[in-house]
Parts: sequence; structure tokens; C-alpha cells
Amino acid sequence: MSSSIKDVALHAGVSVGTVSNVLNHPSRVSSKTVKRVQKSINELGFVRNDAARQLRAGESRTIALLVFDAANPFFTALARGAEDAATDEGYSVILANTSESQEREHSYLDLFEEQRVRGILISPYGDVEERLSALKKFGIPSVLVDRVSENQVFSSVSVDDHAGGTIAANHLLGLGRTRIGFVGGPLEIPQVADRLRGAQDALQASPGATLTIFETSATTVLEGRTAGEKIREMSPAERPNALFAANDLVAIGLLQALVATGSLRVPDDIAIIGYDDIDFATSAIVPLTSIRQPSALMGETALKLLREEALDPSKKPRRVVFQPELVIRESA
Amino acid sequence: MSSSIKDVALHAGVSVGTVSNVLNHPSRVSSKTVKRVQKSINELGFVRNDAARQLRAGESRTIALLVFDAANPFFTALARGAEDAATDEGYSVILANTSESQEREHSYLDLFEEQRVRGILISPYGDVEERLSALKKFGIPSVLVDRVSENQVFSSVSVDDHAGGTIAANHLLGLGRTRIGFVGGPLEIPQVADRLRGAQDALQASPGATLTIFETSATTVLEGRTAGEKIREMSPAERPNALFAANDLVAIGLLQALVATGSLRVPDDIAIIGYDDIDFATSAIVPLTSIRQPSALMGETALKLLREEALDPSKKPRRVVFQPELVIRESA
DNA sequence: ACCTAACTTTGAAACGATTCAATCTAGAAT
DNA sequence: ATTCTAGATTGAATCGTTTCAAAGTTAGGT
Repeated sequence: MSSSIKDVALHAGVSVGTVSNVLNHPSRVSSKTVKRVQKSINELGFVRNDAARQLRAGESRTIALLVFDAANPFFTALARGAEDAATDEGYSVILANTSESQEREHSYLDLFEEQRVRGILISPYGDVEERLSALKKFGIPSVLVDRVSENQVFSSVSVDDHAGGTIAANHLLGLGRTRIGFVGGPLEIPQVADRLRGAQDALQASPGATLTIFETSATTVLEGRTAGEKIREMSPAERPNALFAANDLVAIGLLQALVATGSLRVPDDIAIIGYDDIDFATSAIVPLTSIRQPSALMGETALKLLREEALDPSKKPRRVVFQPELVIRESA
Repeated sequence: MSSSIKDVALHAGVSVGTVSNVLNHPSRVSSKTVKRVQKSINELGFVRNDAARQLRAGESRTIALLVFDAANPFFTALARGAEDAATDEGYSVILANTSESQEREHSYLDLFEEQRVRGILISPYGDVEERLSALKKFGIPSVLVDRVSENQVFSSVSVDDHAGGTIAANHLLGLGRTRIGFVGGPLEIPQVADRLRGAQDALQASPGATLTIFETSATTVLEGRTAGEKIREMSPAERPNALFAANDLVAIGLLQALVATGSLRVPDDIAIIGYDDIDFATSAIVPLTSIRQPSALMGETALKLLREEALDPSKKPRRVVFQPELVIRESA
């Protein structure tokens, strides 16, 4: 059904070694022979069998990207960054989605191990550091994405959420707002906690300003709206005149509760700043000011770190932390 | 670094054939031996080399899913359906995102060909039917997703958009609305055109009702909002009292223009129905009534069709068309 | 004790590529 | 004409599995 290198060799009247050289080291072969072999390859419709190549070569050219929520725009952007970088390096990226299932996370890691992928980019869902350590010993390096390694065993790419919180708070303070509310939660989520702490630290420097926390049970549109309804009912004197949402989804919920009813104007009565700068932020009722994470760049960087480790397994893990960026639109 | 079946055989004191049988046909091996071999496998941390297995077995157990926009919730849901079905069948699904690049679409197809994947699920972006035909001849079947095969060469899974349009229009008519507007475009997109035609056909049966088309240049939130602003300015007598949006994003834009300003009430003054039932529909300002496409089921079905073709390459291509479903919330 | 049938186990061959030492050019230098 | 050299070509060995015919083992029936 599919022809092998042997068939090509026969057809072109050369040895299999020569065909292989045409494929992998064309410079070693005379240009006359290269042409002849190429012709045979085309005529026979030969396609290199990756399994055989990998078996002999001992290493694959594919990198796996494992995320727990492929629907999250942040991850798709990140994936794209990684893919672009991989293409440049001659690697291919395959994506797998664990759909927030620990079981599936493990079974994909099994698959990748059997496939001897060149490396793994993972935004972990369950507790996998141990498993990843085993993989590393086995010769498959991984890089953590959007999460730092607890024991510094793995390289990681993340964003400085503390700085992001500070930037957001400072922007609101810069607009002259002094009664600031933080909306988001649960506060156990590292990302949320860091953003809050960053904001608190910024407030320290502004004596007159206060920060109130409105904790939610999740960072969703719905929770944001619920919080917003509560805020709407507060007396004008007590009510914050600026809100910092833990992410854009929450911010959109806030907008719905505050603006949709026409009771308050954003940003005039109350300024709102989000986090993540998802695509939808631009087209919110009031275009959302937000803190952008360099998702594509993160993917690109993660891939580079992975390549470093793949080339030199003894390399010390590196931790790259990106700085978030303020994107000003209309809501604040 | 990684141990082979040979090492396991040596360690367990059996032949390589026996180890292989333990792995693939445990029933052929005495339970005593199975246990002993299993123990050696664990102690040595043996992991089957998929490349070698595939080389010898001649077939892989992975299926590729190629989409042009992994960020689209519709595709991620579909992917999940396919993954679930694949897991049941003992296959693994790997996802690749072409990011709306024809070049990348081709290079992924090349990769999958080299990897000899068992089959390909593809929602085509460029013109790939020819390439897919070649792959089929080569032994790799594909199934088209959300698009039907022009020349009936491939199996496909899609949704009856015409029926969806009819359902939407009938629902609005059932609410007693007679001045209906269709918002979406461009009308060249097959999906949009079919939905509109479905609505028109439904209107035929209701003599008193009229349908006005508000064509947009894309099915985005922004375009929806622009259209909504125009509609808002119309005189009450002329203005539609119900809108059918080509998809949920457009519907959300309409909501923003009509509700956010407080000028009109939805659904009291004007009913709105969307299409796709994306996750965000539930948490729109006014929870959106929509037409649901069975995305997960589509993925599942596509996988089943693919398996059929993989087992019997001479099988006639099948075309499965799903019926969409009305999801009633508050907007209509 | 012997034969048979059923069950276990063995080990060499095969899958298709890459590698590399060995052999073979062809042309330059002597 | 002979030697040398760099480049081109060869082909056997190898990667780690699976397969399958052949050989080995066991237990039951006579």
C-alpha cells in the first residue's frame, strides 16, 4: 500500500543508504543522484515512515502540550505561541486536552511516554510533579506553564500576578479613585491571591485609599454579576468608586450588573479593571480596561526552555516570570 | 536509559515472545508467568516503545483532529466528544490547530501521514479534498466535520442549518411575533444562508408575518451591536418585535445595543434568539434563547464514522446530518 | 506406562528507517 | 603512469516490538 525506502532505492537504482542520505543529508550525495532519487520518491508517492525513523533515531520531533481546559482563550493563545516557535525549530506540537480530569491527564502522559515525545509542555491540573520527575529520569523533559514548580525541579513560565495587581491598583489610584474594591475568589487560588496582594501593596503607598474585598466562589461571569448586584445596592458614600476584578469574566459580570440596569455609569460613577485581556474584553458593553498576559510569548518561551532541556538534560531548571501589561480601554 | 522488552525478558527469565504476549495476549500466558513478568516490568519501569510497536504492527492507535480555530467553543466541545468516544474504543486523539493557515493545514497533514495515524477528523479550512483523497488511497481515512463533502467522497458530520432556521422562526412566531428580523452575514457563508432560508420557509406558512434581513459583514459581537443600534433607532411601528441572530455572538451584540441603554426591554419589546448555544449564552445580560448544535455528539459520531472506514476502507461514505435543538431561556 | 490434546513457551524473522565503516569513484598532483 | 585525496556510494547491523511455526510441557484417558 505504501512504499518504503527500499522500493525507492530499487526504482532509482541506488542503495537504501543513498536514499536515506538524500532524505537526511543531501549534501553528502551528488546532485545528480539527489535528483534521480527525488524523482523516484515522487513517482512512487513515498512518505517516510515516522515510526521506523523514530525507532532507529531514538528521538521524536514532536512536542506535546497538555492543558486542562483547551476552551480557555488564554491557553489557545499560548498554544499558538508554542506552535509558532516549534515550527521554527522543526518540531511539531500536538495538543491534548485533559478536560479537568486527573485520570485523563495521566493517561495522556502515558501515551506521550509510549510515544517518546521529545518533551512536554504542561499546565498541570492534578498533582503530577512526581510523575513528571519519573518522565524526566526516563529522558522526557517537561516545562510547567502558568504555574511554578514547587520544588524547583522543573523549568516554568508564568506571569508575575503580584505585579499585575499592583499595576491595576495604581492605575485606579492614578484616576483619582480612593475607594477600591477587589472582586474575585476563592482566595486560595494562587493566581487570585497574588493579584490581590499586589493591589494591597500598591494601596500601602496611598494613605487615603481603602480596599474592600468582595470574595466570590469562582471567577465566572455569574459570580461577577452576583457581586455586582450587591455593590449596586450599597449607599453611594460607602460604595467603591473603582473595582479590580480578578479576571475579565468577573469584570464582565460586574458590567452586566452595574451598567445593564442603567443605574450606574462606567467609568464615571465606578471604574472597572479586569485581568487577562481576553478577546471578549474589547467588545464588552463598555470596552474593558484589563491587564494583559503575554500568552503567545509565554508559549514561545516555554518551548524554548523545553528545547534547552531536551538538548542538555543536566541543565538547571529555569524559572521565567513575565511582567503583565496594562491595556487601557474605556472602563477605567 | 529506558529498558526494552528484552531487558524485561532477561529479568523475568522468560523469552521476549512471552513478554510480548503478556502485554498483548495475556490469556495465552499462564497466570504465574504473567505475574512474574508484570513484576519485572514494574521493577524495571518498562514502558512499551510505541514506535517499534507501530512499525511492526503497521497501524497506530491515534487519531488526529485538525481544526482551523481551536479557540472556538464549538470545536472544543466537539473535540471533547471525539475524545470521549476514542477513549472507549482504545484510541487516543491528538489535536492540531491550523490557526486559519492553509500552509499549516498542509504541514500537519504531512505530519499525520508520516506518523501513519489511524485516521483524521478534519474541519477543513483550505481546499484539501484532493489531499485527503491521496491520504485515503494511502490508507488513512478522514471524516469531514461541520462541512459536507462536495463530491461525496468522504463521510461527514454536520448540522441541518435549514431546520435550525425553521425552528428559530417558528418559536418566534409561536410567541405571537410577526415582524421578524434576521441579523447575520455575510450571506455567502453556507451556514448563515441555510439558517436564513430555513427561517424564510417557516414564514411562508404564516401569512401575516414579515421577515427583514439585516446583513452584517461578519458574525461577531461588534457587528451585532452595530446592527442593533440601527434597529434601536427605527420607529416602533416599523421595528421588528423579534430578532433571529445568525449566531450567539451576534445575538450578544444585539443585546448590548438594545438592553444596555435601557431603551428597550428583551423579550417584552423585542425578542431575541441566537444560534450555537455557546457557554456564554447562559450568562448574557438577558440569558439567551438559542439553537443548540450537538457538538459533543457530533465529535462522537465523527469518530465512529472514522472507525468504520478504518475497519473497512471500501465502505461507502456516510453523511450524517444532525437536527438542532431549541433551548429556551429568557430572551425569547 | 503410553498416547493425545490442550496449553505454554520459545526464538528467529520481519517491520522501515538510519548509521557508519568499508569500498568505490574521479580527478589532481606528482 | 602512478599515487593520493576527497567525495560518493554501498550494505550490513541496528533500533524494539510483534508474530507465528515449532518445540516443550502438562494432565487426562486408556
